[in-house]
Amino acid sequence: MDDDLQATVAAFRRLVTTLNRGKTHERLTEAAGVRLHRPDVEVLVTLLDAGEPRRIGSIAETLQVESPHVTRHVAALEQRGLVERVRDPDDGRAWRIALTEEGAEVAGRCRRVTGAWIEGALEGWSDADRAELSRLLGKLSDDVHDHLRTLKVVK
Amino acid sequence: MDDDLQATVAAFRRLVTTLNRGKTHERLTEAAGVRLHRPDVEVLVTLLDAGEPRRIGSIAETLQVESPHVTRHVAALEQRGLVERVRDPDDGRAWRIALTEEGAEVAGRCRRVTGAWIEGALEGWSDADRAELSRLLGKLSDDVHDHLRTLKVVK
DNA sequence: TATTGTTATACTCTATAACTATA
DNA sequence: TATAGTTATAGAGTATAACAATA
Repeated sequence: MDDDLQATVAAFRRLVTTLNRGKTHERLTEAAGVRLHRPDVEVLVTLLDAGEPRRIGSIAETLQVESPHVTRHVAALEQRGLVERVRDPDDGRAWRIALTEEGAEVAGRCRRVTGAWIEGALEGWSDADRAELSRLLGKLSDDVHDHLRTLKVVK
Repeated sequence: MDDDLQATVAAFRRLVTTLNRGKTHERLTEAAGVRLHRPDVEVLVTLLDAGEPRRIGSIAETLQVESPHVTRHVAALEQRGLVERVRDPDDGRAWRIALTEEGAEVAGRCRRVTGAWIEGALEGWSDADRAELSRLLGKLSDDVHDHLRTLKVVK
């Protein structure tokens, strides 16, 4: 393993560690003036990014979790009036989960706070470096996602 | 928020999501021929990266968790003979946690498997892109870490 | 009195299994 | 019989509080 790779892995591990701690989430949601659990926010932002109502199963796939997990958080969000569920007109077994007006507003705030925060972290970066980061992270994200399939799980 | 930034955040979210799922851990540890919980592996690799025995508190700081969490996993690793604890000669309240020979071997295997896997994901990348990724991720990791302090938690 | 670490406890995140209803 | 989702349950990850021992 060469040095670049070793450095890449180490940097990555540190980033993922930082971004996954409960405290980071707590700080960001507080800045957004929101009091929601992390998976709740993930569901909201997923719906906002999608730009249209999504099925439970489709949300689960995006978040790479099992569907009962999504069911639970959608129920919580529904109770708080941030999403609403409609029977899928094409398939009576399925639901479409839609952001309410308030839900869209909250989701937007969460997304903006995260963006602003990362923007802050990138203060002082040249335009060229920002563009490169965007390009390389996009590529990495795709390649990691594809490459994941090569790791088989034996039950 | 400009498009590059938006794309960066989205790519990042996807990466972190993927890399944090239990299944990814399960696959990597299986490839390493190890049966350990994620935090156990994190502790082992932290010790290996450090290259010398570390205190409980110092490990917790690196992993950005509270110390009881580290206490628990060090206890498990000790029981399996992968680490050993020695009273800190300079401070009778503290311990030094050291990898045993077997622990170092296991930690090395975990680190190698992760590296090899990421290397696989980067197959087809040019040397220039790899070097850029390494440079930008290193910079990002530092800047994110620094910038974290700007988000204050109000209790 | 402050600090290092442990014990006890509880909350959050996520998965699996068993189930219901529709296709 | 297969698929979308739910309910129930359990396990993994982490934090907080109360404590002991040493500085």
